[in-house]
Amino acid sequence: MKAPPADASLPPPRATYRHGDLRRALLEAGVELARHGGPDAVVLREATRRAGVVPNAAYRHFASRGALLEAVRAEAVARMARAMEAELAVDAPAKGGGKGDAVDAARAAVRAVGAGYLRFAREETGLFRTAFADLAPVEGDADPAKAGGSGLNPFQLLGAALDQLVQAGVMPPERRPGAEYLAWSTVHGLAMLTIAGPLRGLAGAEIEALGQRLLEMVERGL
Amino acid sequence: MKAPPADASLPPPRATYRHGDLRRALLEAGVELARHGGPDAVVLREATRRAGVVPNAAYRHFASRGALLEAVRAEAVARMARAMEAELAVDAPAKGGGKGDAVDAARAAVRAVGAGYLRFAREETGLFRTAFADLAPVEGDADPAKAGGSGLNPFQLLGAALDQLVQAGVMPPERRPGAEYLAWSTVHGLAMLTIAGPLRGLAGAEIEALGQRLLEMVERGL
DNA sequence: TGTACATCAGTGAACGCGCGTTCACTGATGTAC
DNA sequence: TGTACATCAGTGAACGCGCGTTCACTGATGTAC
Repeated sequence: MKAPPADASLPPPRATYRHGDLRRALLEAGVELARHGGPDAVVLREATRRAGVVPNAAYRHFASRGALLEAVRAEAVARMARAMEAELAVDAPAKGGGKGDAVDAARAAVRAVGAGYLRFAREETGLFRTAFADLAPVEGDADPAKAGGSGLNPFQLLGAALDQLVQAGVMPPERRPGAEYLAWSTVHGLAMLTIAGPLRGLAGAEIEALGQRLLEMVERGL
Repeated sequence: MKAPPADASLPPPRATYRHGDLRRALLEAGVELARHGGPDAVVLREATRRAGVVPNAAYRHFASRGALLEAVRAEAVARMARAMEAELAVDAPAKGGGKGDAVDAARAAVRAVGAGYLRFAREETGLFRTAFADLAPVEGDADPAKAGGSGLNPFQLLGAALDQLVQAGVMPPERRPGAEYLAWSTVHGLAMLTIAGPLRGLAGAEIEALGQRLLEMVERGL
């Protein structure tokens, strides 16, 4: 006769004793928490609540709250990579062609990578912040920067775009080493300032425009 | 006969009933907490403990924990401004002179501002993070970006340096609007990535070099 | 095909913790006369 | 110069909260015979 409190936002009570896919459910709940509140919002008890399970059940699947957060972080990085790949697919489709094509394509790729990054930061602020949560290392954190669909993480996607720039002859090879750090810094900074800094109030269009100018500056500066 | 627990790290018991300068003591304790643990480490009870006072005594001076954090944040911004001013004083001393001097001085000022920012982020990571803590607005937060000794906040210091660049004829005036956003983004990004991102492991010298390249890129790109 | 049993996912209850905050108080200070 | 009194900074005790985590358990599953 005992029923859980009538909270419509909670999942319907399970019919089965076993959950079936609790690990995944906890991870998804954690991601949802991170989306709306950043890394600090990834609260183990809340994740179990959303999964319709008793708090300590989480320990069958994660060694600690930190392990859950780390899993969420990896997922956030993967989603960021996917957002960048999506931007690449639209703005810089891989098409064979002549020399000019290669140059244009390389430029487009660099821009797309940056634009995807900025878009993800703007649209998925909580996950973006979570991706950069500096957490105490957890046992067995094998892949510190999980990959997207292509198998490349965000940093590697940027590196690949810069490689294209060199191969297309746009960027002198001697300037290539370390270039991803400069490019990343630039875009990351704009992302942070629009999220938490003095640019918070700006409209999407203004940020878009600022992003374009920034990417131009990077191209010229590199 | 009752004595506080013998914890050497705590202040000696007061001889007077009144503290004398509790507000300042709490603020300083808060700053110290922020220095070592960032904004989340600014815990009201811990601040009162360090001030040698009972927890609720804090409410004579701050309306809430949030108000204390806001005060700490303002202090962090002020210290950042001071760090930048110090860098300016060393690297870009104001000296009257000819045209060439003005150009050199303007360039040096921009670099000094950026370098000071990076140095503060590296040496005072906790305060740097606190300065950018996005907190819910607190009652009566008049000055969102407190100034350093010169009366200018970090953003204004950067703006002033860019103005010099225009006045010296290095930067075309039509490029000036919005330039601080681009410059700031760039430097802020490097700072963040060296603190919490993939560049965390780099040695001070490498970061220094990267910072130099970055500032060159900005100069060229602007 | 049927039964005994090992496995282990999820339960129920409880823990200690530190936090922010509220209440009624007490003691020292400084001002008005 | 001396005394009454208002002010208010700091005390003492307590609150409810939600958290992460541990323990001994129970119920369903699937495998071995």
